[in-house]
Amino acid sequence: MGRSTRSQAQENRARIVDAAAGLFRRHGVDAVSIADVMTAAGMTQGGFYKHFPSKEALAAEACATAFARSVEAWKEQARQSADGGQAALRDLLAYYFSEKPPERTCPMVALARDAAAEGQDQPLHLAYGDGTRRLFEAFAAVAGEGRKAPQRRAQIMTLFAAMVGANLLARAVGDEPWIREMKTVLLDAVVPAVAQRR
Amino acid sequence: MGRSTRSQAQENRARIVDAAAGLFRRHGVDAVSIADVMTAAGMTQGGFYKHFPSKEALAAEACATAFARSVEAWKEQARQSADGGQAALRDLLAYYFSEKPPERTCPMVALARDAAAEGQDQPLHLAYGDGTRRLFEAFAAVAGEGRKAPQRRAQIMTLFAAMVGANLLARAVGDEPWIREMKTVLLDAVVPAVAQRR
DNA sequence: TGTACATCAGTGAACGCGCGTTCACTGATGTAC
DNA sequence: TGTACATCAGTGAACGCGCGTTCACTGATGTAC
Repeated sequence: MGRSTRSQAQENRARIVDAAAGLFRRHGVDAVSIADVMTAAGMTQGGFYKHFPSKEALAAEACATAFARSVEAWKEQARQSADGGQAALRDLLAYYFSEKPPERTCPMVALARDAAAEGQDQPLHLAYGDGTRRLFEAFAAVAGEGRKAPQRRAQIMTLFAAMVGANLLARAVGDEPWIREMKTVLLDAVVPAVAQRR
Repeated sequence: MGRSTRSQAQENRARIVDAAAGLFRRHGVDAVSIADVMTAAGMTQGGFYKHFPSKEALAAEACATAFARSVEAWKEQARQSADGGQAALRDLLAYYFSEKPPERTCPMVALARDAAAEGQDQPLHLAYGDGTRRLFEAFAAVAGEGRKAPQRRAQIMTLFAAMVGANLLARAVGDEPWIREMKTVLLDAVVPAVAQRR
């Protein structure tokens, strides 16, 4: 196997990022090796450094990709819930809590430690911060933030934080009754309460 | 240096667990080596296996200790807010969000990935689940759950989840304005709203 | 268009390092008499 | 109580492994003429 076409190389590079975005979301950055990523991308580990200067650089890019996909998925989800009101928010929350393949775990939860471990100005940290803000904005858009009720934004923020927290606990604690109850509570009690005030 | 007294050995063992509980909370289990722990405990790494069969076993015990300390700190905090009502809950939340030395970071956030990485029946996973439930119960007790208002429990659960989620985001994103706003919202808007319905 | 050569994407092995764990050893502690 | 011996907590070096990274090499691709 010799040199690849430029466009093929570009495609291979994209496949590396894709594989990394999935694996990092599933297991965290530390638990995935370069060899794992390259194998998943259908290549051998030696070629990695033709595309990226370091694992750190890949992590930052893969993080950005993972968030971009989540944002897209959320927007697509919102598009399918036609009305854009209470039902759309509830659907989005249900989608967020739904069992998904581990490669599509919420990146806010999956990559939090890796982002926290790095310095404030490191690429991965920045990509995480950026992605998180974008997810929040997508969430607020579905919740219909624009209407400038004064406590509206507060309720949206609370629900967003609760959603993330419940997901973190669900992943770490497992399938305990009180965790299931927590998700149900967020779905059945809080969403209507927030939506009522529109 | 020869053999130690039995009581001294017991004390050394406790010092290992203490050091580990702090370091694991600060950096996560994976990022801390046995040598790090033993040095922090004032010994050399070789002696570790006289006390624990593996790093995993230490992680489980240190996790339990970290949670036990958090529970104690919460209860102490609640004791100091005399009235036990709205103010106590607000104080607890403020304490939770307060800047603390990294060794006292919330274990729910700090150890979530390590707990999630292990199988459902592994000791660390169980210790995490147990500790989390205890923290929730302490929280609910301060919030005055007992009064059996039907939506009361739902609101407590939401606030608990939001508190954890906001802390996770704060640690991973850093000091962005909208994250600060999120904490403020939880403190200034939600706590009174929950407490009003008592 | 065809040809000769430089480039460089990908390979597979190797390097260096840090980690979890093991081990031979030390000498004070615990114990049997 | 004193003595002889076994125990074992702690030491410090070593082992084995996996990881991030480097490197010599290959041969198809890109390019200059």
